Amino acid sequence: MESSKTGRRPGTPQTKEAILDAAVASFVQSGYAATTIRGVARAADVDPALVMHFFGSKDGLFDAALREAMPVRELSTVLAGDVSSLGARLTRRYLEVWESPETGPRIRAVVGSIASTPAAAQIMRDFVGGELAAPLAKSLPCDQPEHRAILAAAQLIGMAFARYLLAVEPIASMTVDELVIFVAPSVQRYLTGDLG
Amino acid sequence: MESSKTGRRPGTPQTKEAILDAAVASFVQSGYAATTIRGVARAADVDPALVMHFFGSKDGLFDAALREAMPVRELSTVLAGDVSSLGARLTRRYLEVWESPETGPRIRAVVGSIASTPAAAQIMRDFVGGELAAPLAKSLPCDQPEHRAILAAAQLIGMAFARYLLAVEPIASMTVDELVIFVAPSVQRYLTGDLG
DNA sequence: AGGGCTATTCAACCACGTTGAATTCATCTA
DNA sequence: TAGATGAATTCAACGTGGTTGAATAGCCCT
Repeated sequence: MESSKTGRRPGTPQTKEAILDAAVASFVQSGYAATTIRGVARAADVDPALVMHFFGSKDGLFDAALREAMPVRELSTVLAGDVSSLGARLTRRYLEVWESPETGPRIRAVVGSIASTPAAAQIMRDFVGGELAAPLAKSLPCDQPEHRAILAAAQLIGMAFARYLLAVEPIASMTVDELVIFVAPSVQRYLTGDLG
Repeated sequence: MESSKTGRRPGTPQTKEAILDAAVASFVQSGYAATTIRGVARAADVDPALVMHFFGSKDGLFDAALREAMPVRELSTVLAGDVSSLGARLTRRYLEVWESPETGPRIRAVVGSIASTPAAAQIMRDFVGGELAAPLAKSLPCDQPEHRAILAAAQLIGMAFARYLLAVEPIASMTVDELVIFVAPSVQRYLTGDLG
């Protein structure tokens, strides 16, 4: 007769891996919101309830699929060497991780899945580009004012992101005065200093 | 008799404002994902379809509710004055906007609504705090290594966010070499320079 | 051979975003 | 003043998605 429909499927249970692969692909290509458990299950040729059984929730699936996606071990190798040029090596390696065709898409999936609605991203884009960087550039009496403005904006964005969204220590517990003392010189350098 | 259920409601049509108020409150308090059109409609004592009629979609409601939430005009006043201390004034004002009880929550709603799933934020938190800043701090032969590491990380985060997520110009079109030249000195200052 | 454990499926629930038609009020016009 | 126009508002429904609970089938241990 026909093989039965329900019940345990014979053979080695590689199903979990298949689900994870499908999930990674969908999260990377379509983002969090557009990824559906039903779609992942269909891609893995499996019932949606099985995805729930393995990973508990859509959020758990995302976590399981992309927690290992952050390739940081690569950054450790950069720490060796003379400290005087560490800034350059670290910045370059960090950028490489984002640019690499292998690690870049996964990182963007994690950070960008963060962007649930297009409106939020657009609002921030308008804010950073139009309201923050543009008037700042106009007020700068230096060369490359647009470059300087956006670099300063990026510095401020990172500070706020780490402090208010991620809330990582010790930056989340610093006082405003401390932050100004620490960060202002970098912003100042972008605005009027030597860019190299 | 009773007043009829359907049809136009009598009196001044302040309903749109009521919906917007309810939407702002919900987005700020609960974020984008946890905010439902049905819930906003219930809070405004209105049919969900009316929200759709006015704002087209949940995304449109978010846009209408929080597009005006970015108080940038305040930043313009800071541009006047001597340029030599602009970095300090700008950094301070930027922080004040995030800290203020009036503007802070709305800004966090926009940027944080961006965080659709808790897993993404947690993954990033673990990455920035545990994998990036912590080993970096251990390798620093300077004072306040944790402070230095997290400040450098914040700088890198902001750069990546502006470049890869927001994709604002001109930082999105810079080459990696350009970015290293521009950003590395700031990272270096955080790591080994004088923090003030 | 039988008793659990796990993988797997099925069917269903419920909430959500969204749609289309229907109804009522206000206002403008003939 | 009566009728038409258009906007505000509701109702009922559809489709989809996350999630659940029970049921079944294969595997392992004794």
